[in-house]
Amino acid sequence: MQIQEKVRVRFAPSPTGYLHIGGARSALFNYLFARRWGGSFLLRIEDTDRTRFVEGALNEIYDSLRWLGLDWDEGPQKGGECGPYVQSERINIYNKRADELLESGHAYRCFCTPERLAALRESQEKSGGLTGYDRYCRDLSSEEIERNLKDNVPFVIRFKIPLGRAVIFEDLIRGRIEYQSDVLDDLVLIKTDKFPTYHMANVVDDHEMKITHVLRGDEWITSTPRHVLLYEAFGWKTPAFAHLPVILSPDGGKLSKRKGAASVMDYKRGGFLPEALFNFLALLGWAPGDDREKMSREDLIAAFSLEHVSPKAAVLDEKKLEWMNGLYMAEAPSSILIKEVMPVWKERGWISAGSSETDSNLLKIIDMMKIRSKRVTELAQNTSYFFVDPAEYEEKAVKKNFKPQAAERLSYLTKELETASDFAHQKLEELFRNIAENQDLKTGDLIHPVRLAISGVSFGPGLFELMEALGKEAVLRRIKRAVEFISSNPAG
RNA sequence: GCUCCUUUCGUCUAGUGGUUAGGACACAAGAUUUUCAUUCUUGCAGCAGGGGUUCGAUUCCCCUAAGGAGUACCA
Repeated sequence: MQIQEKVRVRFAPSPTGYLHIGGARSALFNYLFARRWGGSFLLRIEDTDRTRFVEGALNEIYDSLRWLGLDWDEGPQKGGECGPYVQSERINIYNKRADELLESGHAYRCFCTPERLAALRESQEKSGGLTGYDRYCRDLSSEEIERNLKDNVPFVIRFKIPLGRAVIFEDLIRGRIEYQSDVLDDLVLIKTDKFPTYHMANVVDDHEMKITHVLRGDEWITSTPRHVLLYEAFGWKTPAFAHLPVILSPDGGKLSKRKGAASVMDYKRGGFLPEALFNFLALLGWAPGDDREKMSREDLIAAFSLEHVSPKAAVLDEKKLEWMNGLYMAEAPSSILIKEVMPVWKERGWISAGSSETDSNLLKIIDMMKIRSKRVTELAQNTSYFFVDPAEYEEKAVKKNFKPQAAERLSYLTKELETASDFAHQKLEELFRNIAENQDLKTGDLIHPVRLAISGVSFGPGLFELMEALGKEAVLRRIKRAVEFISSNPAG
């Protein structure tokens, strides 16, 4: 696809809660598309339902987008030529536009009470046919309208759907979609409280903000024919539409807090890196068309195209996310990772509150452990033995590595280490290899018991690096303790 | 109920009117590594079903099934 015009896209969340991962993916695709074509990515807040406003939601949305690196070119906190970008500050615009529709005969006032509407729906559901407004007020006489107005009967403004027509639009992902206008009901444009509905505000804003491509979740697909008709009634050009598939949880249902994680911040708290989530999300429902998977932001922007967006809902595979996060962890600068890890260390009392993020010993720990961690949280937790002596020894490893002769070897080793003046890992390795040779042992016969003695577990970073990081004093103390342990548990 | 959307390994996906249907995650086995992780090799596993069209359909069309969305003075 070649795009001539100046691309303008938007992400338009409602401040009704946290930023859901599905919303983040929509934002991401908008961002990628805008950057790919050198266009603009706008953020617009759709807060026209005053009853659903959630305190703090807005900030969480901003924080989530920024954390993922989805910076908007125009929008709240940023400004732009088409502002304000918060719909509750644009009420007059929508009312003015609704009046235009009233005048041109494309809309009408509806005085039906909520009670009548409820009863109507109930009977429709019972008869099992079409649901929706029965267009009762569509052809009220001007006398009736005047009388209601004079009596201050509350009203909404409804769109007069043109009947008996096919509404056709081209979805960039799904192709041609056709609806019969008769199945569309006369939707409300302006509510009794003069606030616009989503449909009204959305169409007016997308036009006023010169949006060229509407990329949104596919729950909007059935609203699109109504929007197309609205653009038509206004005499406006419709933007291009692309409806993005939803993201599902492994059980096939919606992603929710209960099933683990649903919001962007859940993933941040879960120990995922923003670059990894960015990369992973881009590949959920889209593929570059070749075999690449780990792609930088620049790669993704350069390769992004709507043609390769899948129309199919995608299950979020957390295992694969973890794998990808592991790749990003391994190459992340330790100076960045330490900022996430330090608070956990401090909280556990492993380091003092005054410890510095530039402490080279602490950075070395991160260096050693980041390549074997899939999440930041895992990295923070799996480092306990760098700070505190092991409280117990891994049972299986004890059976294997703490046999009686191991005690002798460890004791002997202790003597050698006590005289060691240099605890650099190269020297330690040299020492171990020499001892093994002299004693006619395999180096592993020394390495495995020592590892268990000083870390309590049978896996971890290279033993000599580990010893160097711990320092002579701690190593000797832990080995001596292990010797005592073996002696008092002779069965091993 | 009605309207619309969707369907390639368990999962994310590539792909074509004629391919041994490719890759990745996961899983399994092996190699490397002092352990773990990494890395490498190999294996396992898929075109929802039924009709057409065609010399030939996973690919095009229709039907069915399954899943999803919408059906508000919510977005």
